[in-house]
Amino acid sequence: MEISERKKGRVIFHIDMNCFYASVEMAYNPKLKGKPLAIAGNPEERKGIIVTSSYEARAKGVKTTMPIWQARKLCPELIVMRPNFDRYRQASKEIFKMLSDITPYVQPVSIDEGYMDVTETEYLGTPLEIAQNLQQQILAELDIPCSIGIAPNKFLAKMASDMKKPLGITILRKREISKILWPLEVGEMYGVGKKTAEKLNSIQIQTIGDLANKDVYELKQLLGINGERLKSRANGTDKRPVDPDAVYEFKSIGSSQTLPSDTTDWDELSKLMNQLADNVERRMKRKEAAGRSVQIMIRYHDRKTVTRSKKLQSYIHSKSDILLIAMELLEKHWNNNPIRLLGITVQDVEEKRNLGQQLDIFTFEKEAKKENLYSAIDILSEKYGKNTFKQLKDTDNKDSDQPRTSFQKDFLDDYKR
DNA sequence: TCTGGGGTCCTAGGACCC
DNA sequence: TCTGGGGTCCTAGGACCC
Repeated sequence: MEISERKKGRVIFHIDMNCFYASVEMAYNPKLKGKPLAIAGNPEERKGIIVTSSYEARAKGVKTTMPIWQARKLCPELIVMRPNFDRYRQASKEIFKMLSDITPYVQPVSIDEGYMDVTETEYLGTPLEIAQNLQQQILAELDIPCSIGIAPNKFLAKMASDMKKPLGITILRKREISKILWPLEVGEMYGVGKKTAEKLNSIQIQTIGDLANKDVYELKQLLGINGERLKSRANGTDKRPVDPDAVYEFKSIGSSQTLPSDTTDWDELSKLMNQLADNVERRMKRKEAAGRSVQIMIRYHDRKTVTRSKKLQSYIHSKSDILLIAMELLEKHWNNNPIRLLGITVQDVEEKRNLGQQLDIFTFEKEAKKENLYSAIDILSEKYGKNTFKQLKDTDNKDSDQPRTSFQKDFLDDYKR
């Protein structure tokens, strides 16, 4: 190999849809164009916070996560719409299809954002030409504007796509970072949130440049391993590959919901838990996945949030299994104060095809249906750990089939049917 | 009148084992 | 007598992102 043939750098795109939900709605109904539009949760229930807004709304100070009433105060003529997730998913699918037509090296990051590695696609033109064509195609076919960052790695591409909106294309070369990247506030940096920014400010780091040139040991002391990583990013180094498979490697599936109002009503709480478990089961089914850890989340009136989880001995995927563990956790850990939000998440998730015979989940259901209650409980104990349903077995009258809690009763009744 | 819901990754302490 | 050192697993919480 000749010396002049040094290894070529990568060319990475970061594509970011501009106010995605609002743009999709404007594409559906062009009369909304040019107007202050916000997509928000249900204003009747207190989930009414702004999810996305158009630039016209942002100009008036409307921001993501702001409650609707506050947004209306800033912008009385604001048009507020509920989200139509099916539309957004459909548009997203079509956008990623266009990306995949350019290269297989596409990594979706969220519904409206993704990376591409176009190092090997010179035959389609220069990176700038490819980006311009892609941006025009998405605009022409779907009427949705996007910004594209072009850089030698993911981090720089991500920072670049943020620099010109809407419909921007920004090239960020490594030799330009001291001029373009370093003057920015350190809080602008991807991976630096409010807390980290405060910590960095406390050691006289104001800009990304300050971070790039700070002693690495001091940063490690302040932020652990993250300090080292942030410093190298600030210097324009990021070796993460664009990974098209990452999207399939999910690790948890969860569902949570804020109640219409804080409550201690057990019926209401178990009804919600039932819905959440249903939701989680449905999404796990869609992904043909099973998991071996269940976590619940309880948010109280004062927004204090606790999580409690339990690791299981085998993988589960059915609603009844998820709900059983989740309800046990809730009964055990709820402090009886009014609850604002509940959540259920299944963790340690694997695709079923990777699991083989570890998924022996039907035995309990069979026994329970035959009303062999104690035999069913033995199977449960075996499966979930010795203490599950211990209370049930420990009731004074061992001959009684009466479960100790209302939930256990419902659960078993379900199976006797 | 406040502040959703979906995730990922990291840290830290305790239990347990050798 | 007065207390090791490392590794792994589990649990809970926190920071961050969209």
